[in-house]
Amino acid sequence: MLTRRFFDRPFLTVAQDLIGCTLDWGGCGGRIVEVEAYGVEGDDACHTAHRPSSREFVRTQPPGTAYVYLNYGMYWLLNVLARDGIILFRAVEPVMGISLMQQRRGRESLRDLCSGPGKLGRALALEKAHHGIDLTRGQFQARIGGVDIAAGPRIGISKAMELPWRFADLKSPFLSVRI
DNA sequence: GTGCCGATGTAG
DNA sequence: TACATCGGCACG
Repeated sequence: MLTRRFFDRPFLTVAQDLIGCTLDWGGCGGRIVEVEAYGVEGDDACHTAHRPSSREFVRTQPPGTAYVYLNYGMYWLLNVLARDGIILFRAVEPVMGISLMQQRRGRESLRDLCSGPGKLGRALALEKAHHGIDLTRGQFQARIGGVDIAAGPRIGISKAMELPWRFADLKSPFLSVRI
């Protein structure tokens, strides 16, 4: 189980170490294959750069806390706080609770279930109430075995595009976009 | 495969 | 007004 100590480290380290770990969201989820890292300081693409409410949240909440918000008015995105950054979960290889996730997504294809942050939120039935919950209560299991991690530019942003802070399992067929 | 576009809520 | 998106459609 990933503890608060795991998340209370430099955010780029936490982000890469999350690849290959398991996410268990009430019996649904699987293997984390893609994340993005956002820096609380000096990252113009991070919410904290332009949103006072976000700065207040990261200032008052401990590492390992869920940071959940509504994107484009229709998709809840799952993030977790690290010591000095926010990690966005972008893709998971479905392993558990598959039939329920298929039902929530209205799709059968495993490759289409959680291959994007919006899809993942839908598959997990993520909602506003999850913002601020403690994610160090068994939702994450440590990586077993090795993984080849690739880094690349973050997806869908218009600022700080030069930062290669998207991390993914190079060999996974369950990514939102090939790296 | 590529590209366009509408749906949809809200912080600032 | 700008989004840390997605699915459906047209086109080739």
